Amino acid sequence: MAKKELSIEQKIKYVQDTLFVISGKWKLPIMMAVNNGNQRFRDIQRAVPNITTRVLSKELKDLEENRLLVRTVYDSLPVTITYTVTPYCKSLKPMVDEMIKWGERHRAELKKARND
Amino acid sequence: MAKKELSIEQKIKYVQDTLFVISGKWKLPIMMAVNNGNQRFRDIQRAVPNITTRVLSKELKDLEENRLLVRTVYDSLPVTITYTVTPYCKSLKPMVDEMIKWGERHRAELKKARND
DNA sequence: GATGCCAGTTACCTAAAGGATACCAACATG
DNA sequence: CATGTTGGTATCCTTTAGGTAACTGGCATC
Repeated sequence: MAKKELSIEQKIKYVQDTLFVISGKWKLPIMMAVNNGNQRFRDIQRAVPNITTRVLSKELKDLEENRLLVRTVYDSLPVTITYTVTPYCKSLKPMVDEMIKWGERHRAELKKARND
Repeated sequence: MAKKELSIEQKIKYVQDTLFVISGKWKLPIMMAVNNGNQRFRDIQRAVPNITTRVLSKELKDLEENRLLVRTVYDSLPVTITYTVTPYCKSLKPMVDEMIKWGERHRAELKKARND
């Protein structure tokens, strides 16, 4: 089956859908931290520089609602709570990798611009 | 030379840098429209559904300042103004392509979620 | 029994993003 | 000579994102 070619309007719509889910300063960094093995609230907070508890709490709820993270309560004593990424969240990896690459090149570009 | 492995902190920083440049509802859609050949103000406005002149104007200035677009004035009669993408802007393509792909799959995921 | 860690919540505030609407001069088109 | 197009500005307004700071209850540790 031939790969369908999307119209520019469709492409824009899909990009806006994606932006809607990931945009903001914190969602991707949080998912990256959790994916990296930082699964507990304070761990995540330490892994994501400068995020406040209030914002982290709100973002975690948001990500859970959007099925990107799962919150699990273990009834150990004291109770332990972990956040883990879903497979759906992992599907963002190729995009995130491109964002990392671009961010890296962007730093270099900024340096160049300052020296112009 | 071996490909360097970035730490999670570095990766987060680069992603945040990228987010800083592209986030918001309109920047990527505008660049996509311009790249698609919609180079004049009203063309871009028509190509990007629901954007207002005020916002488009502001975003174009922003993108120009960030060296992602170039504004050219032709002194024809009447004067014609075009916006074109820079090579730097084109370097976003792999990332944008991933965002399109993800947005497409996301729609399907949402449908699935509603039927659960 | 004071202090500290965990997982948050609450109230308050500011800045930025974005939308609605009206308007403009210069030209072109019927 | 009325109407439309082009490339925007100017005002005003609402919503959202995000930051600051204080606080809580349960448990553990010194």
